[in-house]
Amino acid sequence: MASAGVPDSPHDVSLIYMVGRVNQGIRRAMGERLARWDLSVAEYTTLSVLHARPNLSNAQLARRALVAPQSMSEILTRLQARGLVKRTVDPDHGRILRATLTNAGDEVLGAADPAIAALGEELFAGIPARQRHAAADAMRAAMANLSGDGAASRRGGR
Amino acid sequence: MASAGVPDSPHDVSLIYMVGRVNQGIRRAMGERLARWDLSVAEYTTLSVLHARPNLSNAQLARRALVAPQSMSEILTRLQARGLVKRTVDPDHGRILRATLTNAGDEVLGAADPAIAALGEELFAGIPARQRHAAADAMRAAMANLSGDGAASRRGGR
DNA sequence: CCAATTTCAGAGTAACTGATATCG
DNA sequence: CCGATATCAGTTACTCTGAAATTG
Repeated sequence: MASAGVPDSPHDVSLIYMVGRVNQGIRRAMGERLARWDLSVAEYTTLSVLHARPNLSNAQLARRALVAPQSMSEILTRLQARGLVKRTVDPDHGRILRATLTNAGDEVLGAADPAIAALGEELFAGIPARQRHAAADAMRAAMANLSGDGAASRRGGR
Repeated sequence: MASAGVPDSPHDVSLIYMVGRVNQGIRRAMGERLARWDLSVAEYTTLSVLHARPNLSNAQLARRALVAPQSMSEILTRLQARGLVKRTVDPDHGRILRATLTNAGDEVLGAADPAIAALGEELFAGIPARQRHAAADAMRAAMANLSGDGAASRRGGR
């Protein structure tokens, strides 16, 4: 039994652990699929966010992703250097740089999206859309709680 | 307006993204609370797993956590050096080392557990049980699917 | 002067790939 | 010899802290 290939059966593990483990696995799986376009998970996520909400500043993106502004700055710098993102000075505030996808960025995102969507299908196969929605709501609420009291407040969030 | 405390309102972000973001926040919050015992998130999780399922090998723990065996080996080595984990040779297989918590490991885990449980309460406060359940189901499904075809198989199955 | 934004510089953590040795 | 386990060694990726410059 020691040498068997079957790992172990998860049973009563709490939600807070599972998020961590699943994230580890997702990171792996996404990384493999995104390698084809030389995108890291953080880069792909940033492109995706900018597609849905253009003209966000570096600081806004950082708060949204729950990371330090320095980390997001590096991601944006690289995306900009590759020509996937364009940054323009805010007309009302010369210090703020608003980021948007370039045409190239849109193309890359459009090419990678199906691969990631397929991964989502594989991962959550067998789970009805209604439950997925409920799960996403729970995650959203957890993020709101985290943004409020814990981490972001120290970095300038409130 | 860019300086307001409220970041942005997330709307249609998919479940696969939310896991990553929530994990980022959880990692932060857990790290802060575990610092008191000089435990990393991975270390605490490993202790917790060993409490529930003693006598697992390094390879089994790695598969369970969806990480490479090398990564888990480093975690175990450090936990063992600190006297929180004890490893004994498997009677049936001289190469396999079975890990268990020491008394000290049990104590540290028992001390840290309430802090993490409290975090879980904060995170999911105000979230209906139905949504929590849906989230737990989704995570369980994802974990099972990730263990099967994605990451682990390449590390031990090919 | 202060608050927010951006970014440079350096450091640290945590994960990985590759290679080696042991065991059944 | 092969498959599984464990681990040493080197590397890469990612995020952080600290400090500085700019803007309103």
